Amino acid sequence: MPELPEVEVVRRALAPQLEGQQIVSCVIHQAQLRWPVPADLPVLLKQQPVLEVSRRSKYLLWTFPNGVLLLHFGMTGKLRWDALDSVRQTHDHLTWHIGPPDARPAEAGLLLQLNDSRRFGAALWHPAQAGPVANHPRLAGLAIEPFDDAFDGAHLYRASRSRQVAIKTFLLAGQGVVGVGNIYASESLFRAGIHPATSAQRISLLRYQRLAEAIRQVLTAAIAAGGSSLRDYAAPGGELGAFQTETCVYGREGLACRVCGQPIKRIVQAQRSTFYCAGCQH
DNA sequence: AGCTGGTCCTGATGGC
DNA sequence: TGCCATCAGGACCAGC
Repeated sequence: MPELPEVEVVRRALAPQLEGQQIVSCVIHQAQLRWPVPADLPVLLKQQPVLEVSRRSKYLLWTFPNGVLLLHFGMTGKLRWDALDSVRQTHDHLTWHIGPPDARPAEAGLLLQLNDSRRFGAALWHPAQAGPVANHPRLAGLAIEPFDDAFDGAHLYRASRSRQVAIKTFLLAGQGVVGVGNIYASESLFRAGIHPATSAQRISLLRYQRLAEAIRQVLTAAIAAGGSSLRDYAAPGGELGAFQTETCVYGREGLACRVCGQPIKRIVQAQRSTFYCAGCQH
C-alpha cells in the first residue's frame, strides 16, 4: 500500500517527466473514488502546463497555473504510463494525455492512467484563487512532515500531551507527524524499542527523540529501496514493482525476531494489525 | 477535546 | 471445483 515513501518515490520519478509538459486532455472513466472526482476536471486541465510535482503527506500534488490537482492513492492506487493506442485496463479511473508544451499534433505524448481497484484513492482540485494549496481542506489540518527540519522528538512529545491512546494508534492518527502508515508505524516502534501499546502521553522525551529518529531512518530506507523497483515505473508498459522493503516485524507474526530471536507477535489496535517483538520493545 | 467504531471498495484467502 | 463469508486497510466522520 502506498505510504509516504511510495508516494515520494513516485513523485521523484514523475516530476522530471511531467514538469514542463502539458495535459493534452483528461478523461474521467469512474468519478466515484474516495470523494467524487470534480466533473469539470477535464475542462480545468485541458492544455494546462504542469509547473511542479510535489508532495504533502501521502498526497501527490500537480501544480498548474490555474490550480493544484491533489492525488491520493489510498490502498491500491497507482499511476501507469501507456502508449496512446493502449487499451484501457480494468480499474483505470482517470486518463491523462501528456504531451509536449506546444504540441499541435494530438498524437504526440503518452497516456498516464490512474488505476485503483479499491477506489480508496482520490483526485481533488484546489483552484488557484483559493490561495495556497496548504489551505485545502484535506491538507489544512495535517501535522508536520517527517523530513521537516522542525520535526523531532520534542515535537512528538508536545503533540502527545493529554493523548491516552496507544503510541501506535497515535502515530497512525497522523496528529504528531504525517505519512507514517500501518507498516512503518510498527517498524519505527520496533527500531525505537517502544512497545506499541504504551500510552502516548506516558512516553518520555528521550524515547520520543529515539522514535523520531527511527521514523526518519525507516522512511529513508524505504524511499531508497523504492528507487530500484521504480526504475521501470516511468517506462511505457512498465509497472510499479512490489515494494520489497525488508521489514523487521510487519507481516512476520510467529517468525523469529531478527535481533533477539523471539517470535514476533501480532495484536489488533484500532482495528489495525500491529506487529512487535516482546523481547525488544518495552 | 479525545476516542471508538463505521464506512467506502475489491481481491485474496480459506472453509466446506 | 465452486461458492460464500471474511478480512485487509487510509483516513474521514458521526456520535458519544
